[in-house]
Amino acid sequence: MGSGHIFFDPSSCHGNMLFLGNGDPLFRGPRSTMLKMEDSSKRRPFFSSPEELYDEEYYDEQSPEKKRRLTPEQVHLLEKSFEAENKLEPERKTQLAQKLGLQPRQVAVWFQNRRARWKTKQLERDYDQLKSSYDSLLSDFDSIRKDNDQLKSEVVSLMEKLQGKVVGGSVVNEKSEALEVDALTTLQVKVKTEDRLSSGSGGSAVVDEHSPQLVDSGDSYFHSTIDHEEYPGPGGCNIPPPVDGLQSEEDDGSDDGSCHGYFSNVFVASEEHHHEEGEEPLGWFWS
DNA sequence: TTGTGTTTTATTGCCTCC
DNA sequence: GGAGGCAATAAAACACAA
Repeated sequence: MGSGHIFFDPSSCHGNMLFLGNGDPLFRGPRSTMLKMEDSSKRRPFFSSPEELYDEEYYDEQSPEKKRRLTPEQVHLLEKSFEAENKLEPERKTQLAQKLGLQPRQVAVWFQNRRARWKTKQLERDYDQLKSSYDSLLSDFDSIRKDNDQLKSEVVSLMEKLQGKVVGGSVVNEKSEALEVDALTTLQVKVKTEDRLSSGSGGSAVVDEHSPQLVDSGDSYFHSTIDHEEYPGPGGCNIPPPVDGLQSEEDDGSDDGSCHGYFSNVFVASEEHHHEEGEEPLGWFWS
């Protein structure tokens, strides 16, 4: 361990000038042209196979300063360390460097690059989660919209029946008329309530049932980079902070304090989606 | 074998924090 | 002002298809 094939001159810009262990300059260019000016017979790639990596004789003949790719063992240990804590305190950096036979700077760079890779992956995961959540909500929205259509026609037909009775001059006493109006009002309230997808403090059944992935799992990039204190969910719900480009509504206080308000952005998107198709947005029913 | 895309290692410059 | 973090980037190593 601790030996490789090439090392770099830290003073050179971007490390473009490379040196072999004996100090001979090396041209750095396209992979196939990475040749020492003379004597390429002893030159080896950073590594060719895992077997070669553990070939002590192979490493022994190398100068300890040479730069090379990290061995699987080194990477494994670094990965384990990263899993435990993705930030590196100076003490741990030194310890790891000693353990791995690397420069502390190399360990720091590895952690930095590893954090960047993790972040990229996390953004991909977050995107996938948000997308599937959106798709699921959209499909629920469509089915609820169909239910609403059906209920709407029910109301219309009941209205017509009621009007027919009144206009037809049938014998309707005050009490029975009031009862029918009450029934209609109840039906309207019921439809209205379902239309809004939620009631009270329980939040949306749709959201609860189909969007568990939006519940803070603690490993989202967004969660980790944005302070939860700054993005509490409405009504004290434990939900992730708004995602740029999706959360377009301000909490204007009109929300009833339940969780569903947080997802209104999704419905806004749904509405826009239906608008594009020439359909009516959510909330068209009672307007 | 070669061209091309991806991954890994490293640098630079800027920013923030103490 | 120095240390450390991050984004952007370079370039070699690597993988793989044609």
